[in-house]
Amino acid sequence: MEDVHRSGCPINLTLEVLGDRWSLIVIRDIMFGNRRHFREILQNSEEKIASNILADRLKRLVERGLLTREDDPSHKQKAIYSLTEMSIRLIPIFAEMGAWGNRFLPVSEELSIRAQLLEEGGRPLWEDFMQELRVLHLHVPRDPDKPSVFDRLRAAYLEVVARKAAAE
Amino acid sequence: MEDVHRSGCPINLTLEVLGDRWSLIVIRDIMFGNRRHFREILQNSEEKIASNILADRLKRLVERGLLTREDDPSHKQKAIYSLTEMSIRLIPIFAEMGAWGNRFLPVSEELSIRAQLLEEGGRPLWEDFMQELRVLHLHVPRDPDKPSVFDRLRAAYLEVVARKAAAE
DNA sequence: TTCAACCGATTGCTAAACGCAACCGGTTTT
DNA sequence: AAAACCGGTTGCGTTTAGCAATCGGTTGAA
Repeated sequence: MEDVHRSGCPINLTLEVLGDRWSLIVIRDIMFGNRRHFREILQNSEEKIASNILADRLKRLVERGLLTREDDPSHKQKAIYSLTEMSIRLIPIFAEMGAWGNRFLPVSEELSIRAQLLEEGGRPLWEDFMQELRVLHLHVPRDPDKPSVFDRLRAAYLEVVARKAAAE
Repeated sequence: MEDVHRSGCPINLTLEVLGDRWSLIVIRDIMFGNRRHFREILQNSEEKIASNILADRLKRLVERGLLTREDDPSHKQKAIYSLTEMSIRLIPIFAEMGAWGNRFLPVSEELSIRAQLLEEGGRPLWEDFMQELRVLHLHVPRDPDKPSVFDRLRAAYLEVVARKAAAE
């Protein structure tokens, strides 16, 4: 834990927490991929994160309040990682970063569809998604009338993958 | 220049460009501090960036299309760094990162006022500011009827500084 | 009961990036 | 002629990234 900061600027402080090449990747996979276990994050990693890096980031993110770690009651060795309110509120940053990357960088079609939906849905969709993440990660009761944003994003992704597979 | 990417995910690609502790700091100072010369960025740096790091980041950001570098006609040794459309469109990301840092991290009052204004102004203010940055950096003609967002942010900052100084 | 698969990491190692301080040759100002 | 300023560069020690192999304990199936 570092107690000294380079400056009190919000941008700088945010970079001191998230300014590296892996922290947001880990949170993204927990958030959008609903991966909750170490091995689950490790093996499904699109970017092939190394296990020591993953272990280090999970530890740091827990220390800094962006994740929590609990024992899985169904398996003595399993740990469950969950988002916190702090990390759930990264959704607008993810949405804007996704939109920016989508516009300016060589994204692949199947991985850009989620960013596109998040951008088009705008803040109302982000709020729905954040509320849904609170249900999944913070033990908040679910509103049964709300359709699942998580499922919508996932369905859109699978649709693109299936279409591309069919086209080959 | 790296031609191989870890994945085609927009978040990942954005992190490959901006995922370090200095790139966004440099852009922030050019953008919000209107610093256009090497020494100007270096000496006014709130976070005390080292000259070799600054040189490296400026070079990388120019290579990747986030900045341009021109000779200053008034001084044979001076270089002018300018934002591009690509970096101007980082404004929403800065705004969301600032808002998030403001909410969750130990920001200082005088450095947080800009983030607060950007958050409260929302997308219409961001659009105004982006248009203003195009005038300053991309040689786009100025609309004389628009009040300057840049000046508004700066005035708000100076007001807080002055109030804090008077209170001591 | 045995055994393979799985669990969250850890270790040992090399390479790359960070960060500090001193310095460079040229230009402009005084 | 001297001092200040210009955009960097160099040397060097420290920290972080990244890869591959491995660990001891747990679990589920045969």
